[in-house]
This record gives sequence, structure tokens and C-alpha cells, in this order.
Amino acid sequence: MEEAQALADQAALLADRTRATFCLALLDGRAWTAGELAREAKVAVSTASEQLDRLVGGGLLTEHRQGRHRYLRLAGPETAAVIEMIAAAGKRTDERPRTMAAAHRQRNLRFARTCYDHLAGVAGVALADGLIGNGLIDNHNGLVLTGPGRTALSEAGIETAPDTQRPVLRECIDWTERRPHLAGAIGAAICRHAFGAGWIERIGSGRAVRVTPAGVRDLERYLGVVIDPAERERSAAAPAVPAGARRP
Amino acid sequence: MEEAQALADQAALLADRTRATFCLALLDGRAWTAGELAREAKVAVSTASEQLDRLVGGGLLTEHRQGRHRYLRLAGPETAAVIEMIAAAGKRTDERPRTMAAAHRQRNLRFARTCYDHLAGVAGVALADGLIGNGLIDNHNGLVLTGPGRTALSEAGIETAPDTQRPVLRECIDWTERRPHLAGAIGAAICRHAFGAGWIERIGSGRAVRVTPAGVRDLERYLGVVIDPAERERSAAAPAVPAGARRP
DNA sequence: GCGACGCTTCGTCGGCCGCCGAACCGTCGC
DNA sequence: GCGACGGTTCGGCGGCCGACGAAGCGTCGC
Repeated sequence: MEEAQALADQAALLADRTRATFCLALLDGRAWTAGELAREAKVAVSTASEQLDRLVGGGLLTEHRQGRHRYLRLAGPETAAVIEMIAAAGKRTDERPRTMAAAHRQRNLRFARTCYDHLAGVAGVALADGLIGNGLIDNHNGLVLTGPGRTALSEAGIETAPDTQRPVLRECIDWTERRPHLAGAIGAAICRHAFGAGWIERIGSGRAVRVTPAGVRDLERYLGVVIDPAERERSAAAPAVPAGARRP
Repeated sequence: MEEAQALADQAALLADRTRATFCLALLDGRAWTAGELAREAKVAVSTASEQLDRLVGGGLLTEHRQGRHRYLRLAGPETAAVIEMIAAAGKRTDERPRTMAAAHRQRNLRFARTCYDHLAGVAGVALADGLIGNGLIDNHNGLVLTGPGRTALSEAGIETAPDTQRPVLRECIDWTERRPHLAGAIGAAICRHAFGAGWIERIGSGRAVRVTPAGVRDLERYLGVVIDPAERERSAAAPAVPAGARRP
């Protein structure tokens, strides 16, 4: 009944190419202006303005007006997770890239990217595995930063005091790797610091990032995590995951 | 670009009251016929037939034709998770039930229900917590059934051999409790056996289930898990969870 | 065989929705 | 002040999409 209507309304927010483009762009966790988003989606600013109203009204986006600018960002990490999940569900058919440039772009994206406000991809998963293997993070009862972990992060210059009431550390399933990586306040702090310290930098305007030599060095030095850039070359093909447990 | 189109197409499958009704009904994990679904959504069978084509074509549903019947079910656990996630995202405004009957229904649903093919709700979370506390399930490195756990489940009559290649045991965030419960092949096996052995039974035609006295007894006897039916009375109000980490 | 039944296909209608351009409003810079 | 600029509002257009009924097809039961 009206529960169905609510579900339909919620889904309808993403069921449009223009609005979907907005949300995918905003998945990088940054705030965009209305005009930037209009250009990104190649629509008139008037169109963008109306569609953004709907997304804000539906609770997917939050806005922040400042002067003559209207800044928009995703409402929160859960929103980003929903969008990633639906997008991943549509990726059943792991289509192969058609051109060399596309293959190159896909390889970059698979290797390292931002997932809303934290790190994902092969490198993101490796980081999570490394910190758990090191004992800097304990996964015995949920994910918890250990004493040594807190020390190591502090020494690396990463703030470990949660500034909000969001979960400090939580898993986020990576929908290309199908493995968990680090989200939550700490995950975001690590990502923020990695940008600030030049450990990673964006490739072009998308969500793909590159791990810099300094990043490889400092990640090993401070966190004891080894990221092998050569791994990037091997992150080409999709793992052949069946499209859900089919039943006869 | 076309990634946005794919996302929009995927979301569009759910962005319709009729199709949403179908999917919500199918969340119970059972197979429904096309006619049943048409009646559920109060549309002509011709309409249902067409919409079901789209859902099957989009990969959300699988069909199974037998005689003059067309059985439909959700394509898999991931699909159910996506649907639950979007529905939960729309539930931001935790509206209070208006009538006594609605409050009663909500209480039942919050206490125990099926989440596609496994158990959720307060009871589902309690089951997960209990098995982990008991040491029957180990959560040190993902969720793994321990030796004693395998023995206990066998003695209870629950098959522990995975029959498919789906993850044996995995967490599934419960979107009313915001706590993990047991999904995966084992989670489904437990649920299946709980129905078969009369531990739980459906209330009406929805997803709500009741834990029978026999269920309470056997869950404690075989699995060492205590489910307190009185807890049902306290599962009325929604926990006041903020609608995502808003940013200033 | 025959009707009853479950489902599908087709044609059609109505409404919603996304898009644009034009006009307008507020902000910024000189 | 003025123009430039970002954004919003409004009216209108076009297309898509979901709804239905009627006709048709295959299956089941007698």
C-alpha cells in the first residue's frame, strides 16, 4: 500500500538520467555548486535547479547556500551506500571496456577511488586488511581502533577523536571488490589526511585516485601497510561473480 | 554518462507503485504467481504481466514457469538487500502508527520477521548475538561457524553443508534495528528449519512471524539462545536515529 | 472434446515528467 | 550605481509510461 508508494518515491529520485548523474558526481563526497552539476549533466541550469530541489526534498542531498552559490552534497554516508549499492546491482553484466582509454580509466578506478568520503578499491581493501593484520585495528567485535592503532594514526598526523556521532569505524562492502574496507569517521579521517599529506591525489575530475610515491612510503612507514602500485596493472578484469544466487 | 543511465534504469525498476508492491511482497522470500501479485497490487493481470516482464528483464526477479502458472521470486539475497535498503532510506520520518491494529502489526514486524530468506527483527538480532556470545559463531575474521557451532546446528537438525556457492554466513544490517543479523546460506538454513520444526510461524500473509513456545524452548536447548517473548511488548517505538550524519 | 482458467499480447488512452527558454531575483565586483 | 553572474520561477512542449479491456494462447480438469 503506501509503503510501496514510499519505496517507489524513493527509487524515483534516482530513476532519471540527470538526477543519477548528479548523485554519481556527488559520490566523491565533495560539495558541488548547482551550475557545476548542470554542466556535468549537460542540462540547462533551470533543469538542474528543479531536479536538485527534488533530490534535496527527498532527503538524498543537503544544500548549503552561500552568497549567490548553492552548494550541494550527499546527505550522508548511508545515502552514498544506497547509491553505490543500486549502481552495483545494475553492473551484473560486467561489460568489458571498448577502448584503450576506457580500459585505462576502469583500471584506475578499480585500483583506488573514493567511496563518498573514504577510500575504496584494491588499495582501500589492502589498507583495511593491512591495518587489521598489523593489529592496529581489531575486528573481533566490530571494528575497533586498538591502542597501538590510535598511537600510529596520531603519529601519522591523522586525528582519531570522532568529531561527530557517526560510527567511529565501520565496514563498507566494496561493490567491485566484494570485500570490506574502512568507512566511518576514522575511515574518513584517513582519507582526508591522505589527500592533505599528498599520499593520494585525484586523477582527473572523477572518483579515481592515484597513490603517490610519498603515499606508498608513508603508508608503510607510519601504518605498516604495503601498497603495491604494480597491483594496479592486475586490477583490470572483473572477478567473475555470479549475478546473485540463482535458483532453479 | 551511460553509467548514470544504468543507475537510472536500475532505480526505475522500483520507481513505480505497482512494481514496488510486487517487490515488497516478494521480500518474504517465497515464490508468488503472477495472478497473486496482481491481486496484491490491485491491478489488472495484464498490467501485472507486463510489469513483471520488466522486473525479470531487469534482473530483479527470476521466473519459473510450470504448467499454466508463472512463479516469481526475488533474484537473490543481494536484491532483497537493495530493496530493503531503499525502503529503509525512505523511512527517515519514523511515522507513528495511527490505529491500535497498525501499532500491533508494527510491533509484530519489529519483533520478528523474515528478511528475504533469513530471520530479522529483534529476535533475529538476538539470535545472532546469542550465537556469537556462545562461541557457536566466530566473528573474528568475518562470520565463521565454529566446530561446536557446526555440532550444535547438526544436533538441532539444521543442515550446515552449503548447497550453493553463496557466502556461508554473512552479516545483514537490519534496517529497523540497525544491527547485524545472520544471512547467508547458514542464516537461510536456520530460518528454513525454524519454519519446518515449528519454532516460528507466519502471522497473516506478511513477513511478520511469531516465535512459538516450542521455538523458545528449542532455541535455548539446542543453540543456547534465549529469546524473551516479553521483549515484543517493548519493540514498539522506533529508536530515535538521526537521519544520517547531517552536515552544517 | 469442451469449458474454465492463468497468462500474454496488442491497441489505446490519459497523465505525468523532464526539458527548455525567457523573465526575474539576489549577489558580487568595479 | 551598473553590468555580470549564479540561481530560481514559470509556461509550454514533447515523449514516455502505466493503466485498462479485448482478443488470443496454452494448460488443466471433467
